[in-house]
Amino acid sequence: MVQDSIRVLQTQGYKVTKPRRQVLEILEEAQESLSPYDIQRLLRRQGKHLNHVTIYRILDLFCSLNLAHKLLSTGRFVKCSLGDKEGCHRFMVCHRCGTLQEFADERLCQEENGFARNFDFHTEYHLSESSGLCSNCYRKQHQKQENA
Amino acid sequence: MVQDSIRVLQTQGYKVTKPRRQVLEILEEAQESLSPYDIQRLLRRQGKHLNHVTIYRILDLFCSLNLAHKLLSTGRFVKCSLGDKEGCHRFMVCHRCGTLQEFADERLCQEENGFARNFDFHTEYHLSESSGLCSNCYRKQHQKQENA
DNA sequence: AGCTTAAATGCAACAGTGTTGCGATTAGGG
DNA sequence: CCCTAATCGCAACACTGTTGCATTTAAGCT
Ligand SMILES: [Mn+2]
Ligand SMILES: [Mn+2]
Ligand SMILES: [Zn+2]
Ligand SMILES: [Zn+2]
Repeated sequence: MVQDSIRVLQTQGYKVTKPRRQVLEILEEAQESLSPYDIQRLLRRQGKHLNHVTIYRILDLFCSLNLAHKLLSTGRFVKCSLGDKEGCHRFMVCHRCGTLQEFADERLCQEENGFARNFDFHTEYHLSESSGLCSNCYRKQHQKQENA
Repeated sequence: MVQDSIRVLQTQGYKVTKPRRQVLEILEEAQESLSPYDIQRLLRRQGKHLNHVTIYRILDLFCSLNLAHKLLSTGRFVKCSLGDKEGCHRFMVCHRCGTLQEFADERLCQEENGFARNFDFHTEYHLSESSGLCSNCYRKQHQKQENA
């Protein structure tokens, strides 16, 4: 996974530096999305010290290469799980535990584009995040209500 | 339009204050979305001085009453144009002039929910903004390319 | 393995954004 | 015209994000 991203960096002519590796690894490990300062704190706990400016610049680069995404709803970052290809990447985010699923669906895009045409709007890309509960958190929530 | 919002404030037991009126009017006039500090600057040009803390608190209130929305992509605010009812409100934002259309579409929601169920995800609400060109800006862009 | 150098990082300083507590003001009911 | 809870303004602060420039480093080349 991290290897794939490293290969993208290389083939695009970017250096594979220690800070870039470290940010990749942190994003890979994380179950939830991370803010730039979250990343700095997590790395510091591992004895790795990165300047926040560096983290910002690395995240910018990763996003431009589609190795990571900046979530709209929170501004936090996640590692892309669909590869670095172009296209519309959508998210389902659990608002309880923060875990998320990335997916792409051509039909949804078609539908949205069709709707937009009615308004004479020329869509270039879709930004889409659904908020809700993952199966785990839904089950927990449900059990609580039964016991209450 | 502003009148409708004022009525919502009254029926919900909130005071109709001068700052709240002023923010409502600015949002109503604006063609594009506004940041809290944009609102402060615009009002100041009209000789109206609001503390930024006040503006933040007013925008929080308006959003909680569905009188305004905070755009995901920019964090800027727009007046809701579909009334204060619950439901999924989507946007088409022109990335050139900033104007936007708000809309709601039950079929899109159904489709997204159906997709989520396959992942055992329980959707509570959709966050959706399409980015592209409005008809005006599309025409301008097109003409430019012809002349070039 | 040691040079070389463009690319990347670190640092300092700063600007912008957003939050909290508390005292002063005000809308709106009696 | 009072009264008072709701709202606002102010001060102080924390967090987030940006820029310019000096220093370090990855990686290509001997
Ligand atoms: Mn992706
Ligand atoms: Mn709305
Ligand atoms: Zn969850
Ligand atoms: Zn436009």
